[in-house]
Amino acid sequence: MNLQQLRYILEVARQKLNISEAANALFTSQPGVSKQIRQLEEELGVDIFVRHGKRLTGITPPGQAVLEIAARMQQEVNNLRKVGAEYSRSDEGQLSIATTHTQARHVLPPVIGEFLARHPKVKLKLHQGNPRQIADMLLNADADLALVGEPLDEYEALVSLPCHQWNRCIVTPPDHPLLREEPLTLEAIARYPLITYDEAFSGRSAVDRAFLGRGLKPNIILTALDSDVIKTYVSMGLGVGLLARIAFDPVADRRLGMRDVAHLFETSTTRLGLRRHTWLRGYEYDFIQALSPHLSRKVIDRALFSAPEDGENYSV
Amino acid sequence: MNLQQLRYILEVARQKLNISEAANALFTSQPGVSKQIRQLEEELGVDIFVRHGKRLTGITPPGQAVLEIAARMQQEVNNLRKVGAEYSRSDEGQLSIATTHTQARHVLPPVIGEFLARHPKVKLKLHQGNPRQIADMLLNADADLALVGEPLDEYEALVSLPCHQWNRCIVTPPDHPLLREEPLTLEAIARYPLITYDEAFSGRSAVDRAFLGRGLKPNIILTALDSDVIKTYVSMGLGVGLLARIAFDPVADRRLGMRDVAHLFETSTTRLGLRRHTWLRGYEYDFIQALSPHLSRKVIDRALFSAPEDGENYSV
DNA sequence: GACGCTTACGTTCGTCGTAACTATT
DNA sequence: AATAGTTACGACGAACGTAAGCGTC
Repeated sequence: MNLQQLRYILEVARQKLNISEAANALFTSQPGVSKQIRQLEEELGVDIFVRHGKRLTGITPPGQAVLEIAARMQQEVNNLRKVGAEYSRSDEGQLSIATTHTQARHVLPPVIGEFLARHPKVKLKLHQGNPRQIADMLLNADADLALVGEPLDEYEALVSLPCHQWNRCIVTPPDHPLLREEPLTLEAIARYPLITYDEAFSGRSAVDRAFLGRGLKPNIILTALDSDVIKTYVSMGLGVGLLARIAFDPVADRRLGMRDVAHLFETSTTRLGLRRHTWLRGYEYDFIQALSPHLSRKVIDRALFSAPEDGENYSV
Repeated sequence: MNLQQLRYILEVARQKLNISEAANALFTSQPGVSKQIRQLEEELGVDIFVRHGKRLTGITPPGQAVLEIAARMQQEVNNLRKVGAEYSRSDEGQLSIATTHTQARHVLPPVIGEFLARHPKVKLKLHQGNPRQIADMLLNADADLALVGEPLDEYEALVSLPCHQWNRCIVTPPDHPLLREEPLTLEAIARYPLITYDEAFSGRSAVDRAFLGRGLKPNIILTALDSDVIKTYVSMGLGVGLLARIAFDPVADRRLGMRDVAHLFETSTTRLGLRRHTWLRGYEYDFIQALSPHLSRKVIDRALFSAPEDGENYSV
């Protein structure tokens, strides 16, 4: 048994059971991968993959267990490398963040500014995507941490911690009647065509719940992943924008009207997402604390090494 | 990096930083171990061991972190092998139990009898020792599970689950005055020379606490690890034995007097000990449940994969 | 017939053990 | 002087890549 073999089976599983693709992704030959996998299966005494003739068509029950363990071991290999890097070149490294547009555009800038000043040798990478893509990036270790709008409970290998709370505002063209409406109610807003975030997005479900709770059916004419896109269409007069309060900038958006509507919607929580059992670099703890001061090293470690809340456990 | 290197550094750490001893234990040459360790250190970019000239004299801070991760990985390697064995030869295997004399002699026999009938191909190994030795056997994977009288909280890598509760009796030579003493009190018992378990033992602290609580200073003339030894000395007339109620067998010990003293001492709890993050064989779950029916697979898994209660975490 | 896994084989690289060397106690 | 770790080197074995073979789709 060796680490290579574990990398191979994980990559094959990730590449939908295609050994050739896996060999490709691993920059090695296909027969090599094939052989190593058979050797591992032989050593363990069980088949990991189901074979129909010469094709892989599935994962056996023991294979499932083996893959889970192998994934944890791969994680630990990463941790070892991180330990090495942390102690030999503690100020250098890379930090890969997966997040949504709103966070990247309106929340992260000051955090990143401060971070880069303190850690000039760390290379930052920002990945954008929808919540689903963000979770995948974390799982595949394409991202070290994520900033999302919802708990990541569905993914057993991930953990999420509350970061900050936020609420919404409406943006309108200048001199829009809603700007003078008193009191401002959901009913009033629902009278106008709305432009807001895509359904895939976190905060969106709170919006739907609020309207539904009053028996209202808002006319959402356009959804987007991106606050800037929403504002653009609002300024074209297509409707009223409903977006994160933080996404409105009084200076840049001085040609739009804005009203806070925090009293109409439940607050939403931005969460920090991490892979469980990850060994974090010193600057990663730093970044997280810059993001949200209550997330101390202790709090983070506790979350990383706690048990999953419920549901399936690691074992089979 | 490979698994061999991780085995090597772990063995060196275990052998008190003596590479030659480690090579011996690993059935390989000393230069080979030396070289592999240097290669690993080179790859990670940090020293794992502190060297004074050519001797290893300590573990560096990154080395500490590396060793912890390596230990977890070695655990996972075991888990992989177990998965293989479970699915390829689910009825065969080995079960190594570390426990104290009392458990081995009086609690385990019926459990083991039932177990062997259900799993005739499993080889059982019983290891005896004091609690300290038992914990070490678990940690070194010399034992798969342990039965001890106290929580294993001090060992971060271990977890313990309550198994059963027990209390004590006194045994005396026939016609001893204590057999007729009413009511039977601690004061009465303390008037006689006592023979009981060694201090290293679990239940022993409850005994000391009980006497101390009444301001009594019992005259403990002899301690032993073994109920049979205690009974032998009692039958020689050397004193009164204080031992686990379950260790008295009315038939075999018919030439001794016995009185239950559960009302005088707090109950003690026998606990099942396991290494965290261990993948258990099907028959291991079976054995544990035969030992204590409430320890279902679910309960066990929850304990195995929960976070340590407090104190240091895995990270550095 | 195209795609995909396995077998076969020669080359290359890594690992192992012995022996010689060097440093510490 | 004895013990312990490193360096050097030749032998063995494992892994890799190419090429050919065989099963599915």
